[in-house]
Amino acid sequence: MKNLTPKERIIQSAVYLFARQGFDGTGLRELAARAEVNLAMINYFFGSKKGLLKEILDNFFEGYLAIAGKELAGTDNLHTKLSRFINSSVRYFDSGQDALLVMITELPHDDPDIIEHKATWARQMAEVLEREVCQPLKEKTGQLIPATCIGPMLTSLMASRFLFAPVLTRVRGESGNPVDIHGYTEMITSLFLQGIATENTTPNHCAKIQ
Amino acid sequence: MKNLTPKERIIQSAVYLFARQGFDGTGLRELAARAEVNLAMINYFFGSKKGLLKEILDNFFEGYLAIAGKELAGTDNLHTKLSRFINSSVRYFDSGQDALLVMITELPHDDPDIIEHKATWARQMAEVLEREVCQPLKEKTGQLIPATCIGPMLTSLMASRFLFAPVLTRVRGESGNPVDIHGYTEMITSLFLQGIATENTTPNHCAKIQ
DNA sequence: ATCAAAATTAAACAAACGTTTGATTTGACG
DNA sequence: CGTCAAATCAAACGTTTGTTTAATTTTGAT
Repeated sequence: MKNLTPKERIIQSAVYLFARQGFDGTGLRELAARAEVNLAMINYFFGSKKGLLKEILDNFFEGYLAIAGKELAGTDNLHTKLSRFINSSVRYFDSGQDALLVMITELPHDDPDIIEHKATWARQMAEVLEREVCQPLKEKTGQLIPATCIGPMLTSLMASRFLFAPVLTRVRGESGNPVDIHGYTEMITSLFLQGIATENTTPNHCAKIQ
Repeated sequence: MKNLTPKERIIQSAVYLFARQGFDGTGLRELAARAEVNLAMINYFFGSKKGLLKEILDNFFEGYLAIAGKELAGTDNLHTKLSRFINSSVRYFDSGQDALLVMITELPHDDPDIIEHKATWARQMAEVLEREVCQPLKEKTGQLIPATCIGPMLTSLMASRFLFAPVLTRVRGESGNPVDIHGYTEMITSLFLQGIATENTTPNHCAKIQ
Protein backbone atom coordinates (compact mmCIF):
# COMPACT_ATOMS: atom_id res chain seq x y z
CA MET A 1 0.00 0.00 0.00
CA LYS A 2 2.77 2.38 0.85
CA ASN A 3 4.70 1.68 -2.33
CA LEU A 4 1.91 3.24 -4.35
CA THR A 5 1.92 6.87 -5.37
CA PRO A 6 -0.37 9.21 -3.42
CA LYS A 7 -2.70 9.46 -6.39
CA GLU A 8 -2.96 5.71 -6.66
CA ARG A 9 -3.55 5.42 -2.94
CA ILE A 10 -6.40 7.88 -3.18
CA ILE A 11 -8.09 5.96 -5.97
CA GLN A 12 -7.61 2.63 -4.26
CA SER A 13 -8.98 3.91 -0.96
CA ALA A 14 -11.85 5.66 -2.69
CA VAL A 15 -12.90 2.50 -4.49
CA TYR A 16 -12.77 0.61 -1.22
CA LEU A 17 -14.82 3.15 0.72
CA PHE A 18 -17.28 4.08 -2.03
CA ALA A 19 -18.14 0.42 -2.48
CA ARG A 20 -18.93 -0.02 1.20
CA GLN A 21 -20.42 3.33 2.15
CA GLY A 22 -21.44 4.84 -1.13
CA PHE A 23 -20.08 7.94 -2.82
CA ASP A 24 -22.03 10.46 -0.76
CA GLY A 25 -21.67 8.34 2.35
CA THR A 26 -17.90 8.70 2.32
CA GLY A 27 -16.26 11.86 3.60
CA LEU A 28 -13.07 13.20 2.09
CA ARG A 29 -11.40 13.31 5.49
CA GLU A 30 -12.01 9.64 6.10
CA LEU A 31 -10.75 8.95 2.60
CA ALA A 32 -7.64 11.06 3.05
CA ALA A 33 -6.87 9.30 6.33
CA ARG A 34 -7.16 5.86 4.76
CA ALA A 35 -5.00 6.86 1.81
CA GLU A 36 -2.51 8.46 4.20
CA VAL A 37 -2.66 11.65 2.24
CA ASN A 38 -3.41 15.22 3.11
CA LEU A 39 -7.02 16.25 2.63
CA ALA A 40 -6.17 18.92 0.09
CA MET A 41 -4.41 16.45 -2.20
CA ILE A 42 -7.70 14.99 -3.36
CA ASN A 43 -8.85 18.23 -4.87
CA TYR A 44 -5.33 18.89 -6.05
CA PHE A 45 -5.20 15.69 -8.11
CA PHE A 46 -8.82 15.28 -9.16
CA GLY A 47 -10.24 18.80 -9.04
CA SER A 48 -13.23 17.72 -7.03
CA LYS A 49 -14.82 14.73 -5.35
CA LYS A 50 -16.87 14.12 -8.49
CA GLY A 51 -13.71 14.22 -10.57
CA LEU A 52 -12.41 11.37 -8.48
CA LEU A 53 -15.58 9.39 -9.09
CA LYS A 54 -15.33 10.02 -12.81
CA GLU A 55 -11.81 8.64 -12.88
CA ILE A 56 -12.91 5.52 -11.01
CA LEU A 57 -15.77 4.94 -13.43
CA ASP A 58 -13.49 5.56 -16.39
CA ASN A 59 -11.00 3.00 -15.16
CA PHE A 60 -13.72 0.42 -14.81
CA PHE A 61 -15.47 1.03 -18.10
CA GLU A 62 -12.24 1.21 -20.03
CA GLY A 63 -11.32 -2.30 -18.92
CA TYR A 64 -14.82 -3.65 -19.42
CA LEU A 65 -15.13 -2.21 -22.91
CA ALA A 66 -11.72 -3.55 -23.85
CA ILE A 67 -12.84 -7.03 -22.87
CA ALA A 68 -15.97 -6.72 -24.95
CA GLY A 69 -13.99 -5.53 -27.92
CA LYS A 70 -11.46 -8.31 -27.62
CA GLU A 71 -13.63 -11.31 -26.79
CA LEU A 72 -16.66 -10.57 -28.94
CA ALA A 73 -14.84 -9.66 -32.12
CA GLY A 74 -13.89 -12.12 -34.81
CA THR A 75 -15.60 -14.75 -36.86
CA ASP A 76 -16.01 -17.50 -34.27
CA ASN A 77 -19.55 -18.61 -33.66
CA LEU A 78 -21.66 -16.65 -31.21
CA HIS A 79 -21.69 -19.39 -28.65
CA THR A 80 -17.92 -19.38 -28.37
CA LYS A 81 -17.61 -15.62 -28.37
CA LEU A 82 -20.19 -15.14 -25.64
CA SER A 83 -18.58 -17.88 -23.63
CA ARG A 84 -15.24 -16.13 -23.84
CA PHE A 85 -16.77 -12.76 -23.02
CA ILE A 86 -18.50 -14.07 -19.90
CA ASN A 87 -15.34 -15.75 -18.75
CA SER A 88 -13.20 -12.66 -19.07
CA SER A 89 -15.85 -10.34 -17.69
CA VAL A 90 -16.54 -12.36 -14.57
CA ARG A 91 -12.84 -12.62 -13.92
CA TYR A 92 -12.59 -8.87 -14.40
CA PHE A 93 -15.49 -8.23 -12.03
CA ASP A 94 -13.96 -10.60 -9.51
CA SER A 95 -10.56 -8.96 -9.61
CA GLY A 96 -12.08 -5.55 -9.01
CA GLN A 97 -15.22 -6.22 -7.04
CA ASP A 98 -15.25 -2.85 -5.31
CA ALA A 99 -14.97 -0.92 -8.56
CA LEU A 100 -17.85 -2.98 -9.95
CA LEU A 101 -19.98 -2.13 -6.95
CA VAL A 102 -19.20 1.56 -7.26
CA MET A 103 -20.19 1.45 -10.90
CA ILE A 104 -23.47 -0.34 -10.23
CA THR A 105 -24.55 1.67 -7.22
CA GLU A 106 -23.85 4.92 -9.03
CA LEU A 107 -25.55 3.71 -12.18
CA PRO A 108 -29.10 4.88 -11.46
CA HIS A 109 -28.22 8.28 -10.01
CA ASP A 110 -29.07 11.19 -12.22
CA ASP A 111 -26.32 13.64 -11.41
CA PRO A 112 -26.06 15.66 -14.65
CA ASP A 113 -22.26 15.77 -14.48
CA ILE A 114 -21.95 12.02 -14.22
CA ILE A 115 -24.83 10.58 -16.19
CA GLU A 116 -23.65 11.75 -19.60
CA HIS A 117 -20.28 10.33 -18.74
CA LYS A 118 -21.84 6.94 -18.07
CA ALA A 119 -23.99 7.20 -21.18
CA THR A 120 -20.90 7.72 -23.33
CA TRP A 121 -19.45 4.43 -22.16
CA ALA A 122 -22.78 2.66 -22.45
CA ARG A 123 -23.09 3.85 -26.04
CA GLN A 124 -19.74 2.35 -26.96
CA MET A 125 -20.65 -0.91 -25.29
CA ALA A 126 -24.01 -0.99 -27.06
CA GLU A 127 -22.21 -0.46 -30.36
CA VAL A 128 -20.02 -3.50 -29.86
CA LEU A 129 -22.91 -5.65 -28.73
CA GLU A 130 -25.11 -4.56 -31.60
CA ARG A 131 -22.43 -5.44 -34.14
CA GLU A 132 -21.04 -8.61 -32.62
CA VAL A 133 -24.04 -10.15 -30.90
CA CYS A 134 -27.38 -8.74 -31.97
CA GLN A 135 -26.73 -8.73 -35.72
CA PRO A 136 -25.45 -12.33 -35.84
CA LEU A 137 -28.33 -13.36 -33.62
CA LYS A 138 -30.80 -11.82 -35.99
CA GLU A 139 -29.27 -13.44 -39.03
CA LYS A 140 -28.99 -16.88 -37.50
CA THR A 141 -32.13 -17.21 -35.43
CA GLY A 142 -34.31 -14.29 -36.41
CA GLN A 143 -34.37 -13.00 -32.84
CA LEU A 144 -34.73 -9.25 -32.57
CA ILE A 145 -33.19 -8.32 -29.27
CA PRO A 146 -31.66 -4.86 -28.96
CA ALA A 147 -28.23 -4.24 -27.51
CA THR A 148 -29.76 -1.92 -24.94
CA CYS A 149 -31.52 -4.96 -23.50
CA ILE A 150 -28.87 -7.60 -23.81
CA GLY A 151 -26.14 -5.40 -22.39
CA PRO A 152 -27.86 -4.67 -19.09
CA MET A 153 -29.10 -8.25 -18.84
CA LEU A 154 -25.66 -9.74 -19.31
CA THR A 155 -23.90 -7.26 -17.08
CA SER A 156 -26.46 -7.59 -14.29
CA LEU A 157 -26.38 -11.34 -14.50
CA MET A 158 -22.61 -11.52 -14.28
CA ALA A 159 -22.53 -8.97 -11.48
CA SER A 160 -25.20 -10.63 -9.36
CA ARG A 161 -22.79 -12.54 -7.15
CA PHE A 162 -20.79 -9.44 -6.32
CA LEU A 163 -23.78 -7.19 -5.92
CA PHE A 164 -25.31 -9.49 -3.33
CA ALA A 165 -22.04 -10.61 -1.77
CA PRO A 166 -22.13 -8.38 1.32
CA VAL A 167 -25.61 -9.63 2.16
CA LEU A 168 -24.99 -13.25 1.25
CA THR A 169 -22.10 -13.60 3.67
CA ARG A 170 -24.64 -12.83 6.40
CA VAL A 171 -27.20 -15.22 4.92
CA ARG A 172 -24.91 -18.19 4.75
CA GLY A 173 -23.37 -17.61 8.15
CA GLU A 174 -19.88 -18.88 8.80
CA SER A 175 -19.79 -21.39 5.96
CA GLY A 176 -17.90 -19.81 3.11
CA ASN A 177 -19.16 -19.33 -0.39
CA PRO A 178 -20.31 -22.75 -1.55
CA VAL A 179 -19.57 -21.95 -5.18
CA ASP A 180 -16.13 -20.80 -6.23
CA ILE A 181 -15.57 -18.25 -8.92
CA HIS A 182 -14.97 -20.88 -11.57
CA GLY A 183 -18.20 -22.69 -10.78
CA TYR A 184 -19.97 -19.37 -10.81
CA THR A 185 -18.65 -18.53 -14.26
CA GLU A 186 -19.86 -21.86 -15.59
CA MET A 187 -23.24 -21.26 -14.02
CA ILE A 188 -23.64 -17.88 -15.69
CA THR A 189 -22.44 -19.16 -19.04
CA SER A 190 -24.71 -22.16 -18.93
CA LEU A 191 -27.67 -20.09 -17.84
CA PHE A 192 -27.15 -17.43 -20.46
CA LEU A 193 -26.63 -19.85 -23.31
CA GLN A 194 -29.03 -22.63 -22.41
CA GLY A 195 -31.19 -21.42 -19.55
CA ILE A 196 -32.16 -23.30 -16.46
CA ALA A 197 -32.86 -26.83 -17.54
CA THR A 198 -36.16 -27.73 -15.97
CA GLU A 199 -36.38 -31.16 -17.54
CA ASN A 200 -33.87 -33.97 -17.78
CA THR A 201 -35.74 -35.54 -20.65
CA THR A 202 -34.38 -33.01 -23.09
CA PRO A 203 -32.15 -34.55 -25.73
CA ASN A 204 -29.49 -31.92 -25.30
CA HIS A 205 -28.60 -32.31 -21.66
CA CYS A 206 -25.82 -29.85 -21.46
CA ALA A 207 -23.14 -29.53 -18.89
CA LYS A 208 -24.28 -30.23 -15.37
CA ILE A 209 -23.78 -27.16 -13.29
CA GLN A 210 -21.29 -27.56 -10.51
CA MET B 1 -50.24 13.88 -3.68
CA LYS B 2 -51.96 16.09 -1.18
CA ASN B 3 -54.61 13.50 -0.35
CA LEU B 4 -51.94 11.29 1.16
CA THR B 5 -51.10 11.41 4.85
CA PRO B 6 -47.89 13.21 5.82
CA LYS B 7 -46.23 9.89 6.62
CA GLU B 8 -47.13 8.50 3.21
CA ARG B 9 -45.92 11.66 1.54
CA ILE B 10 -42.57 11.34 3.28
CA ILE B 11 -42.10 7.74 2.16
CA GLN B 12 -43.17 8.51 -1.38
CA SER B 13 -40.86 11.49 -1.66
CA ALA B 14 -38.01 9.60 -0.05
CA VAL B 15 -38.29 6.73 -2.52
CA TYR B 16 -38.30 9.24 -5.35
CA LEU B 17 -35.26 11.14 -4.14
CA PHE B 18 -33.25 8.20 -2.84
CA ALA B 19 -33.60 6.47 -6.20
CA ARG B 20 -32.23 9.50 -8.05
CA GLN B 21 -29.68 10.90 -5.62
CA GLY B 22 -28.95 8.04 -3.30
CA PHE B 23 -29.69 7.79 0.39
CA ASP B 24 -26.73 9.84 1.56
CA GLY B 25 -27.04 12.18 -1.37
CA THR B 26 -30.46 13.33 -0.27
CA GLY B 27 -30.84 15.88 2.50
CA LEU B 28 -33.75 15.80 4.91
CA ARG B 29 -34.61 19.41 4.19
CA GLU B 30 -34.96 18.74 0.48
CA LEU B 31 -37.04 15.70 1.35
CA ALA B 32 -39.25 17.60 3.76
CA ALA B 33 -39.83 20.32 1.18
CA ARG B 34 -40.87 17.80 -1.47
CA ALA B 35 -43.18 16.01 0.91
CA GLU B 36 -44.60 19.35 2.05
CA VAL B 37 -43.91 18.45 5.61
CA ASN B 38 -42.01 20.06 8.45
CA LEU B 39 -38.42 18.87 8.77
CA ALA B 40 -38.95 17.51 12.27
CA MET B 41 -41.78 15.24 11.18
CA ILE B 42 -39.36 12.83 9.55
CA ASN B 43 -37.65 12.03 12.82
CA TYR B 44 -40.99 12.15 14.56
CA PHE B 45 -42.44 9.40 12.40
CA PHE B 46 -39.37 7.30 11.63
CA GLY B 47 -37.02 8.00 14.51
CA SER B 48 -34.12 8.70 12.19
CA LYS B 49 -33.14 8.93 8.56
CA LYS B 50 -32.06 5.31 8.68
CA GLY B 51 -35.40 4.31 10.16
CA LEU B 52 -37.02 5.79 7.08
CA LEU B 53 -34.73 3.75 4.84
CA LYS B 54 -35.55 0.59 6.77
CA GLU B 55 -39.25 1.14 6.26
CA ILE B 56 -38.74 1.63 2.53
CA LEU B 57 -36.71 -1.56 2.26
CA ASP B 58 -39.26 -3.43 4.35
CA ASN B 59 -42.08 -2.34 2.10
CA PHE B 60 -40.20 -3.53 -0.95
CA PHE B 61 -39.05 -6.86 0.43
CA GLU B 62 -42.42 -7.66 1.92
CA GLY B 63 -44.06 -7.39 -1.48
CA TYR B 64 -41.28 -9.25 -3.26
CA LEU B 65 -41.28 -12.10 -0.77
CA ALA B 66 -45.05 -12.37 -0.97
CA ILE B 67 -44.80 -12.80 -4.73
CA ALA B 68 -42.19 -15.53 -4.34
CA GLY B 69 -44.32 -17.33 -1.78
CA LYS B 70 -47.40 -17.12 -3.92
CA GLU B 71 -46.08 -17.85 -7.40
CA LEU B 72 -43.47 -20.47 -6.59
CA ALA B 73 -45.56 -22.61 -4.25
CA GLY B 74 -47.71 -25.50 -5.40
CA THR B 75 -47.25 -28.64 -7.41
CA ASP B 76 -47.13 -27.19 -10.90
CA ASN B 77 -44.01 -27.94 -12.86
CA LEU B 78 -40.98 -25.74 -12.37
CA HIS B 79 -41.22 -24.17 -15.78
CA THR B 80 -44.69 -22.87 -15.09
CA LYS B 81 -43.89 -21.68 -11.60
CA LEU B 82 -40.79 -19.79 -12.66
CA SER B 83 -42.65 -18.27 -15.54
CA ARG B 84 -45.34 -17.03 -13.17
CA PHE B 85 -42.77 -15.73 -10.71
CA ILE B 86 -40.89 -13.76 -13.34
CA ASN B 87 -44.12 -12.30 -14.65
CA SER B 88 -45.28 -11.06 -11.28
CA SER B 89 -41.86 -9.89 -10.19
CA VAL B 90 -41.16 -7.83 -13.27
CA ARG B 91 -44.59 -6.26 -12.99
CA TYR B 92 -43.82 -5.54 -9.34
CA PHE B 93 -40.46 -4.01 -10.19
CA ASP B 94 -42.05 -1.95 -12.92
CA SER B 95 -44.80 -0.61 -10.70
CA GLY B 96 -42.27 0.50 -8.10
CA GLN B 97 -39.12 1.23 -10.05
CA ASP B 98 -37.80 3.76 -7.59
CA ALA B 99 -38.15 1.43 -4.63
CA LEU B 100 -36.33 -1.26 -6.59
CA LEU B 101 -33.47 1.12 -7.33
CA VAL B 102 -33.23 2.13 -3.68
CA MET B 103 -33.06 -1.52 -2.70
CA ILE B 104 -30.37 -2.37 -5.23
CA THR B 105 -28.17 0.66 -4.68
CA GLU B 106 -28.27 0.17 -0.93
CA LEU B 107 -27.65 -3.56 -1.25
CA PRO B 108 -23.84 -3.58 -1.19
CA HIS B 109 -23.42 -1.02 1.59
CA ASP B 110 -22.26 -2.45 4.85
CA ASP B 111 -23.95 -0.22 7.38
CA PRO B 112 -24.28 -2.53 10.39
CA ASP B 113 -27.76 -1.25 11.22
CA ILE B 114 -29.06 -2.00 7.76
CA ILE B 115 -27.19 -5.03 6.56
CA GLU B 116 -28.63 -7.47 9.09
CA HIS B 117 -32.02 -6.14 8.16
CA LYS B 118 -31.40 -6.96 4.53
CA ALA B 119 -29.95 -10.34 5.43
CA THR B 120 -33.13 -11.26 7.28
CA TRP B 121 -35.18 -10.72 4.16
CA ALA B 122 -32.63 -12.47 1.97
CA ARG B 123 -32.72 -15.49 4.27
CA GLN B 124 -36.47 -15.81 3.90
CA MET B 125 -36.21 -15.48 0.15
CA ALA B 126 -33.46 -18.10 0.02
CA GLU B 127 -35.66 -20.43 2.04
CA VAL B 128 -38.48 -20.23 -0.47
CA LEU B 129 -36.16 -20.65 -3.43
CA GLU B 130 -34.38 -23.58 -1.85
CA ARG B 131 -37.65 -25.38 -1.21
CA GLU B 132 -39.54 -24.51 -4.37
CA VAL B 133 -36.82 -24.27 -6.98
CA CYS B 134 -33.51 -25.80 -5.98
CA GLN B 135 -34.89 -29.02 -4.52
CA PRO B 136 -37.15 -29.79 -7.50
CA LEU B 137 -34.28 -28.90 -9.82
CA LYS B 138 -32.02 -31.36 -8.05
CA GLU B 139 -34.55 -34.14 -8.15
CA LYS B 140 -35.46 -33.65 -11.77
CA THR B 141 -32.21 -32.78 -13.43
CA GLY B 142 -29.51 -33.47 -10.86
CA GLN B 143 -28.39 -29.85 -10.96
CA LEU B 144 -26.93 -28.63 -7.70
CA ILE B 145 -27.41 -24.90 -7.72
CA PRO B 146 -27.78 -23.14 -4.36
CA ALA B 147 -30.53 -20.65 -3.64
CA THR B 148 -27.90 -18.07 -2.72
CA CYS B 149 -26.83 -18.13 -6.36
CA ILE B 150 -30.13 -18.42 -8.14
CA GLY B 151 -31.77 -15.71 -6.06
CA PRO B 152 -29.28 -12.97 -6.92
CA MET B 153 -29.08 -14.14 -10.53
CA LEU B 154 -32.82 -14.02 -11.03
CA THR B 155 -33.31 -10.76 -9.20
CA SER B 156 -30.45 -9.03 -11.00
CA LEU B 157 -31.63 -10.30 -14.34
CA MET B 158 -35.17 -9.06 -13.81
CA ALA B 159 -33.95 -5.74 -12.45
CA SER B 160 -31.50 -5.05 -15.26
CA ARG B 161 -33.85 -2.91 -17.31
CA PHE B 162 -34.68 -0.66 -14.38
CA LEU B 163 -31.15 -0.49 -13.07
CA PHE B 164 -29.85 0.78 -16.39
CA ALA B 165 -32.94 2.79 -17.29
CA PRO B 166 -31.58 6.24 -16.36
CA VAL B 167 -28.50 5.66 -18.51
CA LEU B 168 -30.31 3.95 -21.37
CA THR B 169 -32.64 6.88 -21.94
CA ARG B 170 -29.48 8.86 -22.73
CA VAL B 171 -28.07 6.10 -24.91
CA ARG B 172 -31.10 5.75 -27.09
CA GLY B 173 -31.70 9.45 -27.45
CA GLU B 174 -35.19 10.70 -28.15
CA SER B 175 -36.57 7.41 -29.42
CA GLY B 176 -38.51 5.78 -26.60
CA ASN B 177 -37.86 2.38 -25.17
CA PRO B 178 -37.93 -0.02 -28.10
CA VAL B 179 -39.14 -2.88 -25.93
CA ASP B 180 -42.28 -2.54 -23.84
CA ILE B 181 -42.61 -4.10 -20.44
CA HIS B 182 -44.47 -7.11 -21.79
CA GLY B 183 -41.80 -7.86 -24.35
CA TYR B 184 -39.19 -7.43 -21.69
CA THR B 185 -40.89 -9.95 -19.42
CA GLU B 186 -40.99 -12.47 -22.25
CA MET B 187 -37.33 -11.84 -22.93
CA ILE B 188 -36.33 -12.49 -19.35
CA THR B 189 -38.50 -15.58 -19.10
CA SER B 190 -37.20 -17.00 -22.33
CA LEU B 191 -33.62 -16.25 -21.41
CA PHE B 192 -33.89 -17.74 -17.96
CA LEU B 193 -35.65 -20.88 -19.07
CA GLN B 194 -34.00 -21.53 -22.42
CA GLY B 195 -31.08 -19.19 -22.72
CA ILE B 196 -30.05 -17.18 -25.73
CA ALA B 197 -30.61 -19.40 -28.72
CA THR B 198 -27.41 -19.15 -30.71
CA GLU B 199 -28.39 -21.71 -33.29
CA ASN B 200 -31.61 -22.44 -35.08
CA THR B 201 -30.51 -26.00 -35.66
CA THR B 202 -30.83 -27.20 -32.11
CA PRO B 203 -29.49 -30.75 -31.84
CA ASN B 204 -26.60 -30.97 -29.45
CA HIS B 205 -25.15 -27.56 -29.72
CA CYS B 206 -23.78 -27.84 -26.23
CA ALA B 207 -20.24 -26.82 -26.85
CA LYS B 208 -17.60 -26.95 -24.23
CA ILE B 209 -17.90 -24.11 -21.82
CA GLN B 210 -14.40 -22.82 -21.94
C1' DA C 1 -66.70 21.99 26.95
C1' DT C 2 -62.74 19.68 28.68
C1' DC C 3 -58.57 17.52 28.56
C1' DA C 4 -54.94 14.44 27.28
C1' DA C 5 -52.64 12.63 23.27
C1' DA C 6 -51.06 13.29 18.77
C1' DA C 7 -49.40 16.23 15.32
C1' DT C 8 -46.99 20.18 13.75
C1' DT C 9 -44.02 24.01 14.08
C1' DA C 10 -39.80 27.33 14.25
C1' DA C 11 -35.44 27.53 16.03
C1' DA C 12 -31.23 25.99 17.41
C1' DC C 13 -27.56 22.47 18.10
C1' DA C 14 -22.90 20.53 17.28
C1' DA C 15 -20.69 18.00 13.77
C1' DA C 16 -19.28 17.07 9.26
C1' DC C 17 -19.23 18.45 4.66
C1' DG C 18 -16.42 19.85 0.09
C1' DT C 19 -13.44 23.33 -1.13
C1' DT C 20 -9.92 27.03 -1.00
C1' DT C 21 -6.06 29.57 0.52
C1' DG C 22 -1.34 30.62 1.37
C1' DA C 23 2.77 28.98 3.15
C1' DT C 24 6.18 25.33 3.19
C1' DT C 25 8.69 21.36 1.54
C1' DT C 26 10.52 18.51 -2.00
C1' DG C 27 13.22 17.04 -6.02
C1' DA C 28 15.33 17.80 -10.44
C1' DC C 29 18.05 20.68 -13.49
C1' DG C 30 21.10 24.34 -15.03
C1' DC D 1 24.22 26.84 -5.11
C1' DG D 2 20.15 28.81 -6.86
C1' DT D 3 15.76 28.19 -9.02
C1' DC D 4 11.45 26.90 -10.59
C1' DA D 5 7.60 23.91 -10.57
C1' DA D 6 5.37 20.17 -8.48
C1' DA D 7 3.93 18.38 -4.24
C1' DT D 8 2.46 18.64 0.43
C1' DC D 9 0.76 20.81 4.36
C1' DA D 10 -2.15 23.07 8.31
C1' DA D 11 -5.81 26.00 8.75
C1' DA D 12 -9.85 28.08 7.80
C1' DC D 13 -13.79 29.05 4.66
C1' DG D 14 -19.00 29.11 4.44
C1' DT D 15 -22.64 25.43 3.97
C1' DT D 16 -25.12 21.80 4.91
C1' DT D 17 -25.87 17.86 7.59
C1' DG D 18 -29.07 14.91 10.95
C1' DT D 19 -31.07 15.58 15.21
C1' DT D 20 -33.23 17.74 19.28
C1' DT D 21 -35.81 20.94 21.93
C1' DA D 22 -39.68 23.31 23.54
C1' DA D 23 -43.70 25.59 22.33
C1' DT D 24 -47.94 25.46 19.77
C1' DT D 25 -51.85 23.67 17.23
C1' DT D 26 -55.01 20.01 16.05
C1' DT D 27 -57.58 16.04 17.07
C1' DG D 28 -60.74 12.82 19.15
C1' DA D 29 -62.90 10.92 23.05
C1' DT D 30 -65.23 11.83 27.39
